[in-house]
Amino acid sequence: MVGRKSLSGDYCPSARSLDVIGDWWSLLIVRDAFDGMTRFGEFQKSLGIAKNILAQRLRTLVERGILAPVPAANGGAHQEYHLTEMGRDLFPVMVALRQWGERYLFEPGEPHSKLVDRDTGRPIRLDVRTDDGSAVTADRALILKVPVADED
Amino acid sequence: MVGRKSLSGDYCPSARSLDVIGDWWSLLIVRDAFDGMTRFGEFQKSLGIAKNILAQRLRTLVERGILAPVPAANGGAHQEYHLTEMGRDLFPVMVALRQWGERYLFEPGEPHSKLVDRDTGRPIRLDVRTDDGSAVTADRALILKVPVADED
DNA sequence: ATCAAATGGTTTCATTATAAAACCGAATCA
DNA sequence: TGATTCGGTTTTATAATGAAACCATTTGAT
Repeated sequence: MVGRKSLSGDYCPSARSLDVIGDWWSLLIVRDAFDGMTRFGEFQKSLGIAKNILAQRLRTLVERGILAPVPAANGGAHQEYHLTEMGRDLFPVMVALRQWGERYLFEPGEPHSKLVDRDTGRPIRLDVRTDDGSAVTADRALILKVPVADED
Repeated sequence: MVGRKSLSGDYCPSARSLDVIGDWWSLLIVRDAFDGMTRFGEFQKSLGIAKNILAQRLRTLVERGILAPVPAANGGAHQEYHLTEMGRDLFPVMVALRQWGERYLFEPGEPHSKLVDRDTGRPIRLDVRTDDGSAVTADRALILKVPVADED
């Protein structure tokens, strides 16, 4: 959408992800959706986004399978926007962004919203690990590029 | 930068994060930095970004403490851009984006780059958990809003 | 039933950001 | 010493965004 250069052909999954949700508004809309918002007006009020832009973003989020338009909730005639499974699976992305923001973008002692387990109340975090469970930092990671056939 | 409305006052850490790195190019530059790139020309070639835009983005990433300009590497007079600790701590965000992209943005069997532990070769993943180690899905999460003092 | 207001957009237009290209000084390279 | 690359900046064209006006359909109140 905003991207001039489409990264959809890139072999780096991060790049493809950013191609789909890397624009300014999409992840904010998704965040609000995780927060329970479903309606046009809710998003619009929450984000202060222009209505035409919101309409466009909702459209592309639906096109891309992250949101689904569901006919009604309470019998009303309006439409709602719900996260699909694909959309819900952005949860770790949101948590990662949250965790980074908590650490670097708040003054010590400055209040911020917190993410907890609904049942136990325990704080929710995320960690990068290998499949045997050991924690991994960035410097221990290595990206294996996909072997290039014969193009330059 | 791109954001008309600054989310820097928002009490949601995700929103503040997106305010800082939520624009189209910043995370792609960070991805390349994780990939070992340090020089203007490397980023420019890799991303196909216009040079003026790249210069601007590098400037704001430095301003915001995500990249640091380091004088030289091999004695040369040129400048390099290195991830700061703050920048390296975006690693989980990159992994989360990668993981989501792998699942939803590639055809079955389509090749993509892989992230592995440099030493053991084991694949790197990330999971959302509570502090007692139990995995958490989005539907089990609850956002505790910061108590509002008296403003509307 | 009726009128007013809210909802969920679309359209139009002004403003802003982006991209492309030209340009430029300093450093490398031959 | 001359040509080329590097790391940008400036200028200009184009594309995206934001604000406001507008509109059809619902919803709510009388």
